[in-house]
Amino acid sequence: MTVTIREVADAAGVSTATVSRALSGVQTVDPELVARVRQSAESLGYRANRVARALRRQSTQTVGLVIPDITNPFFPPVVQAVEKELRRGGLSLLLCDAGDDVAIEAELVRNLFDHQIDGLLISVCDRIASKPAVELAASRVPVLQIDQRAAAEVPYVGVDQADAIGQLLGHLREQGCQSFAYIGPRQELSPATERLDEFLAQVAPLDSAAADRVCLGDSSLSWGHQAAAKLLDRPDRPDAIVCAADQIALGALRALSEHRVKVPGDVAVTGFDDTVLASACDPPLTSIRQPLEELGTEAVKALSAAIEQHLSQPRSALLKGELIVRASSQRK
Amino acid sequence: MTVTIREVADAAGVSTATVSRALSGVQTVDPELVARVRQSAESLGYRANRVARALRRQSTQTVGLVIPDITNPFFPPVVQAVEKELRRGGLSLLLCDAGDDVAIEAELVRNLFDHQIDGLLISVCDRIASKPAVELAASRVPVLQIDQRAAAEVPYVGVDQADAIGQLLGHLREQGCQSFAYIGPRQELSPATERLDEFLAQVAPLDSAAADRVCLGDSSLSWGHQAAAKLLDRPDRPDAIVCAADQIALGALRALSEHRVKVPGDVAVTGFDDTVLASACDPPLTSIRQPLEELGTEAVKALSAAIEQHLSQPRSALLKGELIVRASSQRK
DNA sequence: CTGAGCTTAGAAAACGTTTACTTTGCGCAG
DNA sequence: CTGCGCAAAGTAAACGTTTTCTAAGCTCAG
Repeated sequence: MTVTIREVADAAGVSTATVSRALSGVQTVDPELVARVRQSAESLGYRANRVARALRRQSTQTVGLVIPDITNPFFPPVVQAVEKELRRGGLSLLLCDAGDDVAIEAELVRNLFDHQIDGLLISVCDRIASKPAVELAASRVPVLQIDQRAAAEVPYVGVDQADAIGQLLGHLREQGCQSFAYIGPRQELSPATERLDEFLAQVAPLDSAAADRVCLGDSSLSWGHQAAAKLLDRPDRPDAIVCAADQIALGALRALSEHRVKVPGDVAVTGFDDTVLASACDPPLTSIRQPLEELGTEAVKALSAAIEQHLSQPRSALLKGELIVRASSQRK
Repeated sequence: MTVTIREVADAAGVSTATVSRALSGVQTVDPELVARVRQSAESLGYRANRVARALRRQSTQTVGLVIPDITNPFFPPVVQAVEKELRRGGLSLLLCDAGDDVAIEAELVRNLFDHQIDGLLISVCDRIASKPAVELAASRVPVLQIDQRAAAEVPYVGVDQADAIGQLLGHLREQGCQSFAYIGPRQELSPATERLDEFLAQVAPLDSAAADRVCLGDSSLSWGHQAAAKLLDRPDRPDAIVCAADQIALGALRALSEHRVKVPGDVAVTGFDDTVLASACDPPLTSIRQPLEELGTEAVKALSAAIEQHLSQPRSALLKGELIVRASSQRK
């Protein structure tokens, strides 16, 4: 049914070795033969069987991508960029969704090894529990953690949370805000904990009471609503609320509106991630746009460099988010 | 480095053939030997090389999924369900994003064949131009089109648009609406054209003037805004606006609010797809929830049945959407 | 003129499995 | 007791490439 290198060789009147060499151009072959081989391959519609090639070369030109949950809007742009950049380098993508389950994640990694992947990109489910899987993987092929990491010694591509928090606080201060609150998830994922840690570290010099106005729950709209309502009841009501996700901020906006608190007049609100919600809601939300495509692209570049150069460790990278200022924080 | 079947055979003191048979259980092997082989495999941490297996078996246990754009929120739930259901059957997923480009799409399909995929799921970029690629694919392996189709004779899994439009119109009529408008994309993708065709067919008996109130542009918020504004200027202002996407409906809501038209009091508005926007906007939007997970699951079931039974054509399926009634259309 | 060295292409091995084929040994019927 | 048939395990071929090894032919220096 499908045409093999043998048939091309017969058609061109040469050996299979010559066909392989002529097509790959790895060794000098008589130009006249190359032309004949090309011609035969073309007219027969020959396409090399990548499975056979992979078995012989011991390299599948395939990388695995494991993510916790593709319906999390963070991931699609990353996945898209990863796939595109891989294709540019002739690599293919085996995508796995762990469903936020560490056991499944570990099984997926094993399964990817059965497929003899050349490298692995992973955004882990759990900062702690995912560590063994990541370390095991890193002992076999180049591995790069994306956004959420579990193993400190395994390379990592992510967003500079310190810088992002810095941009937010700087902007809010410029707008005249003086007392700050933070609403975020309790969940112990690495970027979220970094965000909180950085908020605490950077807000301290601006507002010594801010640490008391930290509300930890989850990343839902309803938690944002609930936490904001609680903040409004306090005697030391803040004039800026930094939310760790747009969903949270949306909930906060709703609570504020119910309490007849003006945004941004009385309280400035900021989100995080710059999802479609940020521009769709009322007032539109100041947020941090994370460079998701760049994250994917950079991850692939680093990983494929490592694969090509037979390095066991790809290079790490930290990218900067971008502050998108909208009405919810503009008091001037 | 990695342990092969040879080493397991040596450890168990049998031939590689026996190891293969013992582990796969395809032929009767002395139970005592099976135990010994299992034991050796276990203790060496043997995992079969899927590349070698694929070459020999002429089956990779891998299927390709080609979609136009994964950042379209329609797809992540489908992809997730596909991947999960594939895994249940021991299959793996090669994901490709065509970036809405037919040429890339065709190249992706060819590339997937180089990978010797056992089957293909595809949601095409273009109703017309994608046809050759789909047909070529279908001549090689079982192919199933998802949601957007290009080749009528190739099996298809999608959502019953006639039923969805029927549900919407039925609901609006119950709410007392009498004059209908439609805002949708001009873009010629199959579900969109079906939606429009069904709207026209089903609205005719209810409102003979509705065909004049069809506005075709794209799927953006701004088009929804623009089209709704135009509808309001007309003497025969409708009391129900059916939008082919939530984004469009959101734009329409905004235009209506600017014109001080009450929703749903003066005009009922409905969206489509039940994205996060539908529940987040004000008023919350009545919409059609498409069974995205089910779409992915059903597609995989049909495809893997075809693969297992060596049928060239998987079965087609048409699933029903669900009307989600929210404030934007509730007049009673 | 010979042979060392190089280039080119074919022959064959190798990648790690599965499976067709062969062999061995055993049970049982004639 | 012989031999037929069957089950179970081993041997080797096969999957489609790439690459090592080998051989042949040519160049050119001594």
